[in-house]
Amino acid sequence: MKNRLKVLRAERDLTQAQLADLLNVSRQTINAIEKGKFDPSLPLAFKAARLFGLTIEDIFEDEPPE
Amino acid sequence: MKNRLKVLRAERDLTQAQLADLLNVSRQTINAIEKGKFDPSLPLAFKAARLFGLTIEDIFEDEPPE
DNA sequence: TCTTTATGTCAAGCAAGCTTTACTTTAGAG
DNA sequence: CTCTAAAGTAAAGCTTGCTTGACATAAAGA
Repeated sequence: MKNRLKVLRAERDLTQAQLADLLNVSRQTINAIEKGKFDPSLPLAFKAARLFGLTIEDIFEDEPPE
Repeated sequence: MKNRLKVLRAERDLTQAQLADLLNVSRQTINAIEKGKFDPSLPLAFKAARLFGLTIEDIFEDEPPE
């Protein structure tokens, strides 16, 4: 699942570690999500959306319905 | 995390088993999510939103930021 | 009453999300 | 070139999402 975390971080001048702190997860988790290694949980997606003032759909891109 | 799955199901006259089939998960998974036993994964939340023609935020209610 | 359908629940097990620790690579500042 | 901050990566382990199989309960119809 694609996401815009890297761009949103850049816009706010945040490092992966700083974003991780703001979301109460580890730096490796942010890195893994940005690199597409796995999808965030729904609660984490909500936290990120709230932090950036966006919807989940604004940040994460769903796969097409095949 | 609260959700409106039960109501959305009722509006469309679907059983838990039918919804489970439409979302490619087990009936027990739908039941557990409706009963609040655990949160769906982000991909499953997207599938449900797409199925009902709603956003994730329309269906699932985030916890307050404490 | 008997049967069927929908829902609820439990247990065991596999898969995915996330953690800590630690090491490597990249890129910019000096 | 050297130093440092940021990013990338990997292993081991815990927690959560989801599975199958099984059984229990409630409601409704024949």
